[in-house]
Amino acid sequence: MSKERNTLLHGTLEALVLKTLSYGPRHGYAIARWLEERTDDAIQVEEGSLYPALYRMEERGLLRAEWGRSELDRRAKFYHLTPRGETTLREEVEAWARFSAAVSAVLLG
Amino acid sequence: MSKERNTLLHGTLEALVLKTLSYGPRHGYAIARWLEERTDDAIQVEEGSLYPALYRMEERGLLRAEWGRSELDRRAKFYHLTPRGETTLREEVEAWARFSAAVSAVLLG
DNA sequence: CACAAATACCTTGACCGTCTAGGTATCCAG
DNA sequence: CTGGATACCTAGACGGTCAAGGTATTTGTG
Repeated sequence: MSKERNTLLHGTLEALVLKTLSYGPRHGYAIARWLEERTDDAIQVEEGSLYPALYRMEERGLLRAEWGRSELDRRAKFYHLTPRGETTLREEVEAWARFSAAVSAVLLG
Repeated sequence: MSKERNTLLHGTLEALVLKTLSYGPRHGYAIARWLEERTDDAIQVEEGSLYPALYRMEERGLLRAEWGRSELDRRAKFYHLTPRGETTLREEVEAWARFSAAVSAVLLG
């Protein structure tokens, strides 16, 4: 039961959210659940990290939000990518690819 | 010439330093140069990040330091791994492997 | 000789993203 | 009626990285 500080997440959460939304609009809670499920809980998305991240991205024009109704018919805020968000996603995927390849080359080499 | 904020480095610098030292003792400046060369500058190691990181790790008992002479015969502080440092290296490599696989699965999937 | 650049170390404070730990409200199951 | 899941929000702490300064020595250049 190690502490497993999640300092690694730093900087990647934004790209992960953008990628999640590239499949279509989703509300915040669903984004978190989807990422956790998709990664078998290797990535844990804390709400205290997620919501502020969503606001930052909306403010930067990467996302737009609309209130709606969830699958369970609860009020929920749906986010979707803007064109700028799509561009940023591409850039960040590229940056991740470079960076992770470099780190892996060192650590796993 | 994008700004390329290095927020991704967060949390990996420690593992990168540990790995570098697993090949044998090195002084701080040499660790930075080695990592940059090894990764074709994909990873840039700022001294303002490196030296504090070295102190933190020494304090946690992952490294031990000794003053000596560099290849160019200048005074330099050589760091080497402690047994605890070796253990931590293994754990952090494992954590990186898990995490990066999860992120890559999402971003590159 | 003067000066820049490289080597090698160190430090301060700002910055900023994540986390902890709270909170609200609704709905369903037991 | 109680607990847990859904769904949102926030304040403040935390902590690692970075920018920008600094010292001292050596080597190379004009």
